[in-house]
Amino acid sequence: MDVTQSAMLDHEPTHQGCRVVAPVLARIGDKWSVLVVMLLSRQSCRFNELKRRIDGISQRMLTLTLRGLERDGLVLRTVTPSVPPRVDYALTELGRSLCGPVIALGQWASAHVDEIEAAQAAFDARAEG
Amino acid sequence: MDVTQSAMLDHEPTHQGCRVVAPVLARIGDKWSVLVVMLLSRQSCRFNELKRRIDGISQRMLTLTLRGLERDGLVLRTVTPSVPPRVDYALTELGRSLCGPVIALGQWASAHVDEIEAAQAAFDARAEG
DNA sequence: CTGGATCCTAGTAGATACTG
DNA sequence: CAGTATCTACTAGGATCCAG
Repeated sequence: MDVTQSAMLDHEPTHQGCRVVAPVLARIGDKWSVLVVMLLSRQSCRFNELKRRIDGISQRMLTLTLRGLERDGLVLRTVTPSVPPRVDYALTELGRSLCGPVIALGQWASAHVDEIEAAQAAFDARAEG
Repeated sequence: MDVTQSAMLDHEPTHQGCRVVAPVLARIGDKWSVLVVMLLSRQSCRFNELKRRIDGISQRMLTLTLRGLERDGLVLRTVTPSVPPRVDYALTELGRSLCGPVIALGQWASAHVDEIEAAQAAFDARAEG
């Protein structure tokens, strides 16, 4: 464990290092942001292209998600004033740098999804009885 | 990039690898779960001990957060039937394994919080004009 | 001490319809 | 095509009271 990591652990959770995680998780932890980021990590995309690829997202939520990511500097929005209008979304450098940690979390999720579902089933079974 | 990582990227986001991330992020991405997990990563804790340490959490939300984590097999709840009753919460092995990825994300957040805030300020400034 | 039960509020998601 | 506007329904979260 390097010094940065130990710095993350050596504190009360009310301290800065931990507090700063919450807003980040609030951003990428919502229902759609990760999907958008992972999609854009492969290639930039137009609005409706994203909408088609993200199954079940509403137009409104895609707009809000993209605005949030754009505001945080993770996504770049490029408008081409043509007819019909064309808007491309791409990850910024900052957005790409987020992919690493997110992928790590994805790997963890993939690796343990069975354990988690088993634990849920066991918990629910206990709750029944 | 190793093969596992490329496996995470080489798919449409509607596919399994990406879909499985969402529920995990929904769990740890809520307002309190990460704080609880990070706290318990250092030492097991009693209910009110957690409540005191996590500034601003309500009794209700701590209960719900712990139940959720317990259901997912991340936290172990141990009841000591004494008077007064004593309940200890500790991370399971699964819970501890989650700390690594979460810490990685925390490091990313710490490293880029300034960039993010600058991007937000810039975005909000543009929105004004 | 450890919560369960209840009530209340504000925010947020989703569907739908409309616009440049 | 790429959104905005609006309306409704749901849920998260806090406050409070109660119980083992």
